[in-house]
Amino acid sequence: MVTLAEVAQHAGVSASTVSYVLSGKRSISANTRQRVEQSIQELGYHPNAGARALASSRSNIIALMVPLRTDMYVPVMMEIAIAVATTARIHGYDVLLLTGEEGPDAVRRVTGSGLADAMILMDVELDDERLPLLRETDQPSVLIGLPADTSGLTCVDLDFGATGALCAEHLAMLGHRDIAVIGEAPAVYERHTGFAERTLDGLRSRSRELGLRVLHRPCEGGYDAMAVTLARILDERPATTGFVVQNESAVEPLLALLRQQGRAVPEDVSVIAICPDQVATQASVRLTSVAIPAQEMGRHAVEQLIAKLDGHGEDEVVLIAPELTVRASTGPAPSTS
Amino acid sequence: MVTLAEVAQHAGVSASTVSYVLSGKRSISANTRQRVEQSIQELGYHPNAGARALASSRSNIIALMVPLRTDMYVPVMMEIAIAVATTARIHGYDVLLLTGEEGPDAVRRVTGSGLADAMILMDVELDDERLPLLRETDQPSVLIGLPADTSGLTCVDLDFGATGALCAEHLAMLGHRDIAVIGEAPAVYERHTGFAERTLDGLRSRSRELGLRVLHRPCEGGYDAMAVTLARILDERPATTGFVVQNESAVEPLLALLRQQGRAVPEDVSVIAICPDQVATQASVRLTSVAIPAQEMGRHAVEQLIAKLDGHGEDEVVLIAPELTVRASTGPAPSTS
DNA sequence: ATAGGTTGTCGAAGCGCTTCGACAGCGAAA
DNA sequence: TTTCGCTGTCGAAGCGCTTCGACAACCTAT
Repeated sequence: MVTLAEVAQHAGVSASTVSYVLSGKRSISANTRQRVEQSIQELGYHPNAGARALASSRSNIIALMVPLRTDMYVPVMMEIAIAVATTARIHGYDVLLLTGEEGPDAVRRVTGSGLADAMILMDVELDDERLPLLRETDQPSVLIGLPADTSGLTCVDLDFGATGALCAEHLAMLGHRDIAVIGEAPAVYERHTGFAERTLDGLRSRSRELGLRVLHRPCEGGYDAMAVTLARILDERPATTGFVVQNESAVEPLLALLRQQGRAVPEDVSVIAICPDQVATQASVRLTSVAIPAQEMGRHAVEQLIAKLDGHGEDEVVLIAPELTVRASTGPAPSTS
Repeated sequence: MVTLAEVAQHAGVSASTVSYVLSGKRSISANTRQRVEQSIQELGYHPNAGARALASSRSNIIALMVPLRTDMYVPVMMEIAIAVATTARIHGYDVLLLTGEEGPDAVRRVTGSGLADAMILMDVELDDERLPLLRETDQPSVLIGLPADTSGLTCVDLDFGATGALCAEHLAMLGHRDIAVIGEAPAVYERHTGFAERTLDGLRSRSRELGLRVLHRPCEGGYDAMAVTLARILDERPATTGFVVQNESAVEPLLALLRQQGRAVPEDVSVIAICPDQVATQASVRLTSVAIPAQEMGRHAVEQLIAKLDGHGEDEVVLIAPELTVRASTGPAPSTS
């Protein structure tokens, strides 16, 4: 393995000079710089990460804690993770992948050992066990998701409240009066991740203003669960003409069931999905949807973190504004006459 | 930050003794060990990762290179990644997440800098650019996937050849004579990842032995693409009664289309999917499927790697035997009489 | 010509750990 | 009793890098 010292010798300068060429923290004559860079090339030198971390107490690594369970939005998680990794590399950081499994211990371990300079947490619960630790430590962190108390924390998330409101507005505008929300699996609510509730709150309060009647039903993914849920909804509110679906794996079953029952989309009923664009465009009906901006969330989180690591950067809650894209699954409410 | 030296002082022993307690590389009296462990507890000591890496030239990190693109099997990739992270932690390793984006440079960077002790590559192409580098370096690595030339490499993958054969056998046994394979998107074939071809080869050669007629059509995911593909298939081979689907995002569209055309599953046509169990059980028909054992692949890869890091462990190709689970989407071929 | 400020380079210290060789203390074998 | 071999502990060296202070060499303003 090639070391700094060898590069220095090869270039006929001191080790510290090579270090300064690499870091740019002191000015170096063009001549020297060039000689050093050439030696680096020729010898194929790569700085040793451990030595660097030890000497500078900076690892240039960002830890990313992803949820262990895969009962929900896996593609979104993956997309966020990849966006985080890509953005981090642009800024010269690598990404350490932690699973939620270890819980708070992972936070202790990483901050304690200097393995990473900062961390990003996904799948944050309203009253997450890891938050007190993050508030104590002086290691920067960013949450993807919104806990109950955000004081002293930096968070990035889609504005789910506005998302719910947006869905209500769109359906109201089209003349729908009775709408149903197909929510996440009950387990998601029990886990208190918050985003499902926020969507619902936003949707309900806007619906109240607009005079919509709302029925909310959680729903496991899959065909069978969706069949039961749909039957219940139509039983209780036969006049329902608008659906908002927040559970990705309930979308296709819902469309199939509606088709089967002879309810045309969008002529008889309208459907809005809250899901990644890819899902919306690949469904059997091109879905009007509010996108979950996974890439943007990942990129944002990293950029906030880098800002903090560089000294500027405040604690702040960034809520990304939702965007509703109209496709082929929503239309005017059927006339009741 | 608490250091080894502070722990040593607190426990009234030398630094090296603390180190030996931690590593267990020399015998320590029960008494001393206990005092040291208590000091570690009380002070909340965590060894500094950088210092450790520098002194021991072991980072205790495994690099995992995931594909950047998300046009294919994202949930599988995620599941593998999580299995890798979980298994690695069990063995005391952390996982560094690299995207395929950097390509061979990432391999150079990681091996050169000692950032990681070993690496796992996913989404390996038949003639992957990264392979020569892996063969040169003495850093252990494991591939998930199978390149054309596996000499000097360790690989883990599902036995896709056997998977194809298994599908053919199951359909033949049920009396089907004309079968169609709905393959991955054309881009997947162009990329030469191999697994799709291997499936097809296995299926074709077994079909020949069993007297099945096979039609193969690649297919982008989604409803529209599937509609076109299905129409072409039924046009060319109206007698087709068996389908093997290897593209996850074509599964649900296919079922919807068949339903729409009045072809009952499994009475009129049988469908086998090659996909994770979760997809198979959540589809609108519970699908007979060959599972993609993502977790097992991830776990296996890590264990191979650890064995290599520990000195035992050979270069070896591990092909996981496929398992076909019969569910509700396959049945006897309709009688032709 | 001299004082003061820049610019470019170097040497040395030190980051926190692992590991090697040394060695004190002790019981077992001679 | 002496010798040998353990066992348990310590001190010191060193891993490869960053960074601080020092200091020539030069330029500019006096």
